[in-house]
Amino acid sequence: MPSSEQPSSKTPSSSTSSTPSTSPAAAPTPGESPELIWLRPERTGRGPRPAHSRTSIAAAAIVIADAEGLDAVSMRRVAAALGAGTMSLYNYVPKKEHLLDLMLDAVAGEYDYSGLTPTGDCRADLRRLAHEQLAALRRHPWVPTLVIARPGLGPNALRYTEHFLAVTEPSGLDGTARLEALALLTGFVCQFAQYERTAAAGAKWQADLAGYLGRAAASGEFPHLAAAFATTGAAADSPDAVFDRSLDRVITAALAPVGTA
Amino acid sequence: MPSSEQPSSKTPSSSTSSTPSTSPAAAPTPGESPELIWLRPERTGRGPRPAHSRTSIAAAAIVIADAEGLDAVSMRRVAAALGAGTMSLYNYVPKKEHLLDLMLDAVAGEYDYSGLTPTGDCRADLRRLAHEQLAALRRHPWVPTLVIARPGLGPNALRYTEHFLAVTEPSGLDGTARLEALALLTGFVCQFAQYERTAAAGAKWQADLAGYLGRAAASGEFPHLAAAFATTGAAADSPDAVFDRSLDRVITAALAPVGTA
DNA sequence: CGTTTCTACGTACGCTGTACCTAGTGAGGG
DNA sequence: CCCTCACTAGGTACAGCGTACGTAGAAACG
Repeated sequence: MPSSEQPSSKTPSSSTSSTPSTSPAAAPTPGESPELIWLRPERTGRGPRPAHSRTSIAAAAIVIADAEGLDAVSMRRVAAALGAGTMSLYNYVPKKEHLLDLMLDAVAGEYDYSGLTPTGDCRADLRRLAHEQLAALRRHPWVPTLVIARPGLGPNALRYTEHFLAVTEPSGLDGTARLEALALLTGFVCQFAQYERTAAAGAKWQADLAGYLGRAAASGEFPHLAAAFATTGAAADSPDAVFDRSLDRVITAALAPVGTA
Repeated sequence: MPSSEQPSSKTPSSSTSSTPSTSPAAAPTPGESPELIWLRPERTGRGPRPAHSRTSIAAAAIVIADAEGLDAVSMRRVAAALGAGTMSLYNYVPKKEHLLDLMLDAVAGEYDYSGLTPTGDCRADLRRLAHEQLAALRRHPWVPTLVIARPGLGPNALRYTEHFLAVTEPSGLDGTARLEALALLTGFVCQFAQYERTAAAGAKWQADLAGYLGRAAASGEFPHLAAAFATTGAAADSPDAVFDRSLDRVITAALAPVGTA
């Protein structure tokens, strides 16, 4: 909802793999039209062939979001990018929310699990997975905002979940604990990416904040905060160092056996 | 951005304390108009007395957001709720984003630290703080969506930070590590609240999702996921149990000494 | 060869944030 | 004292949003 977008780098590996045939959807619409777009069949087979696809629509929307931020993603903009009339989009996507779902799942489809499949070392696998995830979020800085609002779980997200469960199998935790671990870890990565994003957003904002915090610290009302800033101010670790440090902690927390605190 | 709002319980302890005098803002506008609303003085002293205040505006907006969701918070709605003209709001708030900032900080002002001040037991203090936070987020389900988009740091958020730093002082961690711990913990609580919210959102959605996951599991494409659901399906722990369980892990991770993984 | 069902898309409505402009008010300086 | 000028309140207007609805035409099925 807020603006303050930086252009961000173009998506280099925008493969957006979609597995068109094997996705677990495609039931013939049970009762009414389902709320989840993944339960709506993409094609029913009758009439003229559609000129576009969910995948291409999501890709177009992602290009816009990467370049100009989420606010720039409007039905009109996406339709125009596809060379289609605005209302034609509604033949593919019942509501804009569903377009956002498609975008999120397309990003989830960018992961390449081939480089990080088996090894028995749970921690190392998770570390690599988290780094892959962080890279994706850096490519698409609008994802954290969206993913916290909509749990999603499209076919590509399912594949991600499956991979996570496979990787954490040697941990000895049961399914529930491992799903909670997944939530913990992806939440952390999203949060970190978001932090990075706002940190890099604008020099003005940054300067204003620094001034504000400085004045707050100087007011004497916040002694601990002042102390913390006194020790921090000079250092300013590299983002990746901070990420790795916290990531290790989060992995530890996520993999801790249930009884342990 | 998405709809799917449940009414949620009305805010019972909507004190919205604001500390009107001692806030660390009120510098006479350095160069241009600052991006942070906390750096803009609320009153300059000249002209007629304003009919409203930032606090009352934020309170009105919060009532709307609690009752009808974030989407219902429009400048027109808030102004109408205050009995003011729409454009009059812009005398108090330069942009809508800043109204959202005010709302967030007002929620941060609901915490009552009197019941949870000193004890040397870091873990217990953090546990209580997290529970207080979760309660606030349950009262105001729109907060997580907002807080991930805007780091905020208004005067009440500063007070919260100060309290957190005070509570974690006996941990022996330095300021940086404790601020990272803060981010980790509040991120977790927000994420959990958000999860709870979408879980409670709609039976239809829930049913659709269950059906979808069931079909996914049955497809044989996701063996680990199927296994996880087989073990989980029956149990379904109480939300608070899940929260406490994960909370303990997160606290452990947050307080782990730096070198440790 | 209908008939039926889909696709494409223009128009229109109610809503949004907010730029700009007009009045009026009340404290401060002369 | 009054004048002045910074401030407040609020109306009007505009571009843009999501999307309901309706029309026109094309492709597949019986």
